[in-house]
Amino acid sequence: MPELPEVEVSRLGISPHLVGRTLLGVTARQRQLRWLVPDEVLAIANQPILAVTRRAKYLLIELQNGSIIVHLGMSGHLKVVASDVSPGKHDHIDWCFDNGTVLRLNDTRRFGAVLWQAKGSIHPLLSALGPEPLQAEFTAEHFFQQCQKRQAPIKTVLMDNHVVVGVGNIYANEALFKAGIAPTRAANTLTLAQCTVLREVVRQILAQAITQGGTTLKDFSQVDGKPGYFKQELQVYGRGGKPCPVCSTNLTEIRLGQRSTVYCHHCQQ
DNA sequence: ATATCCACCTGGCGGC
DNA sequence: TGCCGCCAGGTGGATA
Repeated sequence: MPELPEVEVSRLGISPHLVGRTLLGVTARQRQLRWLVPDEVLAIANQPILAVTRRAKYLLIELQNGSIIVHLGMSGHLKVVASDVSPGKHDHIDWCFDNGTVLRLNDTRRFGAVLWQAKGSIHPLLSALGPEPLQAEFTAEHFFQQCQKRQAPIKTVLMDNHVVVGVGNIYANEALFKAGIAPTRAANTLTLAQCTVLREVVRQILAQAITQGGTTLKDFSQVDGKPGYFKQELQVYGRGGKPCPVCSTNLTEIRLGQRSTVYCHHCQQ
């Protein structure tokens, strides 16, 4: 499902509807997501929304005494609807606001999560995350040092949240193609120059995907229901066996860490 | 610590 | 049309 761009697009979409509003209460039709939605979230009543922020692929709806953590998993998405709109299949959680609108979480596969982080504490899931790819803290030097320690394939390392957060399967494939680096390369064989290029490409692709509303494959949509438009920019993801857009060699598709991996064995070394 | 594999869950698709 | 196996944007946890 959503990678960092799709989560950021969701954040940008819901934030104007939430910030400054008062959250009246929460309804859970299905409490069992990846984890059980905790009592603290269900007990929220009459709390102003201070901000909607993001860390990695986690959305944080900030209240005075803590934050609601929302993760979209593979198939989750958020929409804002009028409170008289009846919930559909897989519409699991509603947050009801004082202006008659509802923030509604739909998650077919229920790999997503809704959790609670008390003010002043950091949820364990957020405590060991690596740097944000679009922030300055994600430096080429840090990335290179992490790669030096690892002999796993570079694609696996790029998708490791301890190294850098937010890079999922689509954008890992795309970034490695644009950087001209084979996904199978042991991470510790990359030069500093290659890590520098890869870092820059990751940042460009994620930023571009955000401006285009993310990538819609099947169930992702923006909060207004429109699809993301980055799909048309994809060079290799989902194109195994088809010609490389640069050299026309048929793209190779393999599995790395149980994830579909597509690359051009001619352009990527 | 690192690397690998499995698990969670639903639905869509291709093949027979 | 039906059934079956495989695939899907994530990631924590068990294992060696």
